Amino acid sequence: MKSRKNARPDNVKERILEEATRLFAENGFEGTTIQAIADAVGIRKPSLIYHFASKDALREQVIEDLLSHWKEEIPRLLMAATDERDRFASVVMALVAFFQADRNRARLVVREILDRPDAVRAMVKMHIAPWVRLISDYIQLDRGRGLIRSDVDPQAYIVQVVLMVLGTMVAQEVAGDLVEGGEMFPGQMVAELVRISRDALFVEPGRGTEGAP
Amino acid sequence: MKSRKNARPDNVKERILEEATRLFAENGFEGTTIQAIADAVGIRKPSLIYHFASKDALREQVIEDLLSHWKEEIPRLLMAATDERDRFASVVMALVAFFQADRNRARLVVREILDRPDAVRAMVKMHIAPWVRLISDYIQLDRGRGLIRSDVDPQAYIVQVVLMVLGTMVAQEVAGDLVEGGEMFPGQMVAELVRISRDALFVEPGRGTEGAP
DNA sequence: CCTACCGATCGGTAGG
DNA sequence: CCTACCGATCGGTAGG
Repeated sequence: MKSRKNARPDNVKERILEEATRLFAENGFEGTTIQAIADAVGIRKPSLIYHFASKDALREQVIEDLLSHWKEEIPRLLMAATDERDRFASVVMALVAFFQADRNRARLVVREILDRPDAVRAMVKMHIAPWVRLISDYIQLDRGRGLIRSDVDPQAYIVQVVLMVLGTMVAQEVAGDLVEGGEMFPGQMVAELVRISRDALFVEPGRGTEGAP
Repeated sequence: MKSRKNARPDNVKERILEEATRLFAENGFEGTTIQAIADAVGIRKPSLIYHFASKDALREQVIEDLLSHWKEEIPRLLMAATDERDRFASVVMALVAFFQADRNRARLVVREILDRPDAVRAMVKMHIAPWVRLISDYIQLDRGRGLIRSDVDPQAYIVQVVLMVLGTMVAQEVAGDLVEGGEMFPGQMVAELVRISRDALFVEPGRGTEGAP
């Protein structure tokens, strides 16, 4: 048995990734020095460079980890299906939960969109676009059955819902004063986002359908 | 008459602000060096520091200019009123137009939210919150007249619409592959955002109102 | 995983 | 608005 100073001895690499994720999300990539990351982990700068050859390599790994988390989670949250109307709400809520589980995720995504649009574009095309098309197909199917408003643009609709989710997470601290409650802000914003998504998608119940002619 | 080298001689200060705005929006504050700004303007670093005492002072001025532009524009775009339903659409379109007029504006706002939430919070409280309350009051008035869905949370609703507008501007280059068209992306996203905002706000026409009992 | 160290660049100053 | 210059810090290397 070797004696050790730190509470968590082995997984230094993991801890570097954790702290880097947090600091990149909070201060941005350019706003974060590898020195600051090393300090947060409790090691020296060259030791960090031993684990990740460069600051850019570290960024790449942080993003890749986020993406692989996504790739696990998306199928899971899409399977949260019950009937058409509540499958919908549960998917939106699961999306919210995914980002709320670690508030840094949304910040990191938005920062990457701003800093490296081309890299994000490639990732989106490969890993996200197929899911958007899938959900879009489901929406179009339900539209054929008269459940969905006829003027919905399914793909643009999905993107707008995601933008509301990301925006709600990022703006959390900023928009608190806009909504009366103040402290109850996140819940209020999430509730309204679910309502907007629902009312903008579905035909009013008891209208149009209902085995008419 | 003095002879001059540059096309624009006098307004060096303005040109510094222009280039700083562009570079802060594109690369972030930490990702932009005053050297890069000076190069873009065509002057030396110490000359820039003569006009703006520090990099932080420059940032402050950039943000203040953006804000004062807002304070001029908001009343203008709120006055774009016709009847209740189209006043609404024209306000949303004017909001879109404001950000589309200079694509850097949206990026800059989102970056500030990420980098300095506290500073933005204070600005929002002072300069934006009153307008949100005003519009919210209008919505509540129209709700009393049965034009508006009864479960709308007016303030949260307004914030969500703004989040969609900002998100649409920022995600423009990234989400192009998500929507089939590709090139016609911005228009498609804006159209869907207007539709969502409208359908999520108003009661279906010919329902509930219509001078019934 | 560390000590010792490097060239380049950072924001900014002195002084004109 | 410029030349000349500064201390501090940047990401990263050498060598153990």
